[in-house]
Amino acid sequence: MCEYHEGMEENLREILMGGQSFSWREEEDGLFSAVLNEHVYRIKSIDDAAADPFLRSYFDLDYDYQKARCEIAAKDEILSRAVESTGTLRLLHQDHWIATISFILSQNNNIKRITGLYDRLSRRYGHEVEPGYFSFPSAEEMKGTTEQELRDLGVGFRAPFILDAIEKRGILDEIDGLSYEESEKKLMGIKGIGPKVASCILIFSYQKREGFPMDVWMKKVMAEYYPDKDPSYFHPYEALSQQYLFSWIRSQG
DNA sequence: CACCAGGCCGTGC
DNA sequence: GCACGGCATGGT
Repeated sequence: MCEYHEGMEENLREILMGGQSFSWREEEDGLFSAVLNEHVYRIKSIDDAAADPFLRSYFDLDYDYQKARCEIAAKDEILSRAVESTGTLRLLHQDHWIATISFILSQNNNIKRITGLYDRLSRRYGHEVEPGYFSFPSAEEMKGTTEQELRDLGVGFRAPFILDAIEKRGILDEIDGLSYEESEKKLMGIKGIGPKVASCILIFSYQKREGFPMDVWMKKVMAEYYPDKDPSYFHPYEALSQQYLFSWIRSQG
């Protein structure tokens, strides 16, 4: 019923730079690099991840994204267009703490500036894994910072949110096994985490695929193309459908 | 000068 | 429960 599209490769740039992670940089030689797990990883395609246990998990290689892509495209005309407009997308399996701070930074912000703030936090509080490559700081490494110090780095009104996340870091270890609603409620106990930020953390770090981040772009998509629908319409591919629609609408300008 | 960006918080009703 | 303004910063 759903024919596989041979040769439809991953859109690595969209997966890594499209707003679900802020850890990756595109180097001049075309490689993508990131400091994760105390290593500098450099890859040019998803295939490079297959042999490495950490990257296997990070790129969710044991999930059938071709099948999902196919079934999403078959759902309706808009999704078909969204899926056909890009290569195959994936949902990353990121570190809980990194995802939490990343998406706290993301509120009322743009991807370029979020990436810049991520870098500044890494250089200020992280440690140098290779010359010029800094890890994103752990909560422990950030402990002792102040609101003023964070504001001086440019995080603005998000400074107290980051302080609260440092304080409540333990919450992130209590999420696994909970329902989506329970997980969301726990995360929203941290200041600066509302429904949208929580959904991003739950999808991109806890593999809760029923999340459906409603940012300003997706509100436009829903209002224009799905006025009488809600996220459950996309079940069981809520998160991945959202990712395709988000990528598509953003590429439209 | 406006207005916007992968929103959330506090207040008021 | 919902509507509204404020919020740091940098880009267009």
